[in-house]
Amino acid sequence: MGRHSCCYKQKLRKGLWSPEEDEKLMKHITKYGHGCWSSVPKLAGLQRCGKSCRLRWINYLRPDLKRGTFSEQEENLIIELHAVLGNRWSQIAAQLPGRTDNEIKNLWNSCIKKKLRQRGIDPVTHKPLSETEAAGEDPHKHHPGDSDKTSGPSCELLKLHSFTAPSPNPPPPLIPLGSERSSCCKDSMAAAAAAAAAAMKETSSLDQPLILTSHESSSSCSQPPNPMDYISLPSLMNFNTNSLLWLNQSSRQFTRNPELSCSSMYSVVPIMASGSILSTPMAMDLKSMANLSSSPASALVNGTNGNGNGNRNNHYWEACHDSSNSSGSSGGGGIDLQSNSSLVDSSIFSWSEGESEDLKWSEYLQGSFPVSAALLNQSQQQTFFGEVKAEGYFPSDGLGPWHPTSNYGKHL
DNA sequence: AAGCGCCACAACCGCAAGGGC
DNA sequence: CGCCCTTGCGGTTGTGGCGCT
Repeated sequence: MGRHSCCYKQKLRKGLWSPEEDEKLMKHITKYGHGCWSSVPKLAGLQRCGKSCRLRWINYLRPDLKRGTFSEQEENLIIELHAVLGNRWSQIAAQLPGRTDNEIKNLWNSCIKKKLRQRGIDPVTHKPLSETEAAGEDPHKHHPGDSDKTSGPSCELLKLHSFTAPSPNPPPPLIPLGSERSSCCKDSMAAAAAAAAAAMKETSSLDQPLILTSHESSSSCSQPPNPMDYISLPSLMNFNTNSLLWLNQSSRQFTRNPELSCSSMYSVVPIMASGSILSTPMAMDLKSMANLSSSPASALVNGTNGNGNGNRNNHYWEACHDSSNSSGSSGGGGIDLQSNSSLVDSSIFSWSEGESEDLKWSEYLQGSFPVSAALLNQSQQQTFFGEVKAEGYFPSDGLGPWHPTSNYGKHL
């Protein structure tokens, strides 16, 4: 794609965006949603290609973006995730609500790499530099997941995170993830596993490994079994929200809503979808919660229609931020790895097969959404969702809660 | 003050994948 | 099945600010 031929034909602008352009794009998307990106510049009156508009929206104008410097917690999480996922920035970004892949990528290249080297860690292999050098490895040769979406994660790290708990118990049952797992889903799984791995590191409630398998990884795939497919079942049920990871085969659909940050995590669908683990009460609870999906706000979920994309999402963010603030979550919204709340117990799942994308998993992982949800009874939640559409997020002038003017010149 | 290099960030570029026809 | 369009991702480049000389 790159520079579309249309960009030449129509003499489209390139380079930095002006405040006027931003405002046009912001207003347009706020009002109509983006729909088809290629038509956005035309409809918004911009001399830009759709791709450029999309990028600008995703990386800068999107109102759910968290501005400001990365917290230490966020940086650590990025390092953790990078060890597992490699340069899959979008997957990493999915774990960091309000952060974009571009932002994370830049941070990695400019800061974290340096920091790791200072600490004697090879930023590519995540091994001690001495070890890398001694092994005569070219640190740039092997990079977990780096430009190689089939490559596995750093086994060493996974060992550290997921396999350290000795298990006196016999192996648990295998739970198939499905036979048609796409690479996209695989990536999502990787992201989920990464989050789980990070969480596991913080907890010690591992009992025995649950082996989540896919036919792809075990039979048709020439790759060795992906260690990330292994997650502890007890952990899955007990230790915290990060381990509630599941796979859905329509992840691509969910990721098609760029405003819905943390998109890849949408593809990690809770157990409910498979119907294999949850107890009936939970399933019933889920069903009742699923009724919420018929609320006006939920009509916006699938996102390419109407003006609700950002709004619904934005409201989530308000909730997210509120709860994270009130709960004193450190790191400006970073993932709360200390959370031990059991969602299974508290029955505050709200997924159904039709609305799995309606929840932001990353927020869920962050622990803020469930907190919000738990604090609201169902009717309150309906009001909550109802307000989303009615009120939206943007002020009436179409500008977000922060002004993008900081971009003109150096910002942050 | 001017020149230079470094750094951080925004934006671009090229490619891959999915969906519709 | 192939073509086209669109979206999304990751690598790379361009730009402007800042600090040092």
